[in-house]
Amino acid sequence: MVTIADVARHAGVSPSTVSYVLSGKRSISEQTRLRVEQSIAVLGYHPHAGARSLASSRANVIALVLPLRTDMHVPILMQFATSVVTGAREHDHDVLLLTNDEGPDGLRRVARSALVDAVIVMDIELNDSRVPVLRELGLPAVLIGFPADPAGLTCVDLDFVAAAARCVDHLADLGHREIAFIGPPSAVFARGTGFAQRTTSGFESAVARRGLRAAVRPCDPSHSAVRDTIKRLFDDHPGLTGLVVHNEAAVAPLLETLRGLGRHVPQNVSVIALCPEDLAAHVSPRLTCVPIPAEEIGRRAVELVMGKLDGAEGVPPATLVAPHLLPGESTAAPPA
Amino acid sequence: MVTIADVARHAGVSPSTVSYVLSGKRSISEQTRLRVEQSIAVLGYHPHAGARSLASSRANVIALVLPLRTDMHVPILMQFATSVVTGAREHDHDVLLLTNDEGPDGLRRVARSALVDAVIVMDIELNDSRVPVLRELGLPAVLIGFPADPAGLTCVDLDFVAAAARCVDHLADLGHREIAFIGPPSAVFARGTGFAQRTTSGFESAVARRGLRAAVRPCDPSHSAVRDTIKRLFDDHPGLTGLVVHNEAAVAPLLETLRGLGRHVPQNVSVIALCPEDLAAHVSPRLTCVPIPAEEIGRRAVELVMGKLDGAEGVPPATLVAPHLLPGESTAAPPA
DNA sequence: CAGGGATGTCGAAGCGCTTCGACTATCCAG
DNA sequence: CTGGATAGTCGAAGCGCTTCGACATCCCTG
Repeated sequence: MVTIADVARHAGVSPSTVSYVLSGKRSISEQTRLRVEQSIAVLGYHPHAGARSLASSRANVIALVLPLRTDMHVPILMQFATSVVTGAREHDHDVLLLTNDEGPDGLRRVARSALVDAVIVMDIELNDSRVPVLRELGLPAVLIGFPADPAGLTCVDLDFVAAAARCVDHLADLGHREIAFIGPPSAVFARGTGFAQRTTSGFESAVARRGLRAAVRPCDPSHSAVRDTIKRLFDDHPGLTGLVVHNEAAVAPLLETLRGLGRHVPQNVSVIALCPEDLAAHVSPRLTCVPIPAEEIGRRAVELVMGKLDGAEGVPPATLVAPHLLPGESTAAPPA
Repeated sequence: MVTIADVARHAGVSPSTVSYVLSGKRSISEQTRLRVEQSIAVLGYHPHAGARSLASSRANVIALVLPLRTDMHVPILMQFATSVVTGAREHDHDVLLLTNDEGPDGLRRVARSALVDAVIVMDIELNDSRVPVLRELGLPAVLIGFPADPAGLTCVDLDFVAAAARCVDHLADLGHREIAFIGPPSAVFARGTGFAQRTTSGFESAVARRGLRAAVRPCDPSHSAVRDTIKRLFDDHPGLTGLVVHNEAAVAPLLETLRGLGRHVPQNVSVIALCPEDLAAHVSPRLTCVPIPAEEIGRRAVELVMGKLDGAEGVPPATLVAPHLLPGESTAAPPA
């Protein structure tokens, strides 16, 4: 193994000088710096991560806690992971992958053993058992999602309120006057995944603002449940011309049901979904949607975490990523 | 931070004794061991990962290199990642997530800096640029997939030859006499992803063994390409009653094409796919398939890597995971 | 031309752990 | 009763790095 002493010898300087060249924490003459850098290149030197971590109490590693066993849409998870790894590397950090299997203990372990400097936790629930642990550990953390009490924590997520409003506005702008919201199964509300409430309230206030008539329905993703929900919806609201769907699993059954009922999309009814982009793209007709900007959220999470590690004071406790509408072929003006 | 010295003081022993309790590398009296273990629990001690790595030159971390930017089926990747993390934790190791963005340099970096003790590399191509680096580094490695020259390396993968044969046998057992193989686009062959060749040869030798008439066609995944391929196939082979598909992207277009041609599955033609289980489950009719056993491959990869880390001599250079057939609704006896 | 602030470099102390050799006590065979 | 294993514990030496204080230079100011 090539050590800093080898580099120092090769360059004719002391080890501390090499260290300062590497860290830039003290001024080094141009001449010396070049010589050291050349020796580093020639010898192929890489600082020993453990030694560095021990001496500096900075491991340059962050943990990413993924919910690997949930019903969450997998490609989205992967996008998060990718953007976090990429972002971390840009800040000269690596990423340790943790699953939820270990639960809070896993967090304790990696924190206490100084394996990681900070942690990014995904799939936060309203009453998440990991949140108290994060508070207890005092480990710099960024949550993707919002717990019930985010006090003292740093959270980032899509602005679901604005996202739902964006859907409503899109339909309203096209001329729709009566629309409905097809939400997640009521079980999801109960479980306490915060975004369910947030989209609903975003939908409702936007609807009020635009003066639309509207209905809100939670919906199980099973084919029959979707069929029932839709049928009843049109029975109750014959004038309905637009649907906002926030329920990944229900998208396909929903479209099939509409087809079965002879309601053409978008000629008779417009459909806009709050769902992953790839899902919207893989159905027919291609859905107009407000995608989950996984890549941006991941990047922001890394930036926030790096801000905290640098001791920056200005790290905002809550970051809401603005939604963007991705036009598809499933929305149009309502039938005259 | 709680250090080993704190534990030693609390238990009334020397730090080295605590270390030996932890590692079990020297015999310790029952009495002392219990006292130390209790102190560890009381103080909530976790050894400093960096210090341990420095002193023992074992980081207890393995790297997992994922191809985060390919056309690979994402849920499969996630299954790999999950099983690798879970498996590694069972051996008291953590997993560092690396993407292919950094390429061979990333491997060099984590190896030279002793950030990881070993590496699991996914999505190996026949002529993979990372393979020479692995040889050069002498880092214990397990490849998922086989390069052109696997000499001196440890590889694990699904036994694609046997998998293709399994498909042929299934159709032959049902009574089919004339079948075809719809393979990956010819570009994939050219790119040099080893499994393409292996399934083809597995298909061909099984067909010969069973005395079937057969055709082999590579196929681009576009709708039109699939349509053309299928049409020509049935023109050339009017007696065709079974299809073996090894092309994830072509599955949906293929089924749609058959529907369009009025060939019912499985009444007129049987279809069996070599594809991820979830893909087979999400089309209609549900496909009979030989799934990629991602979970098992990941687990085996971890076991192999741990074997190498323990210096075991008996680590087999090539591990072929046996295929299993998952019955669906897309295969039946051929029409009389 | 003395005094003082930059500027650039070095030496040494330690970060928390593992591990080797040394030491004591105990036990059994000769 | 002695000599030699064996079991159980300790002390100390590092592992490779960062960082603090010290020390030269050099240049500028009064």
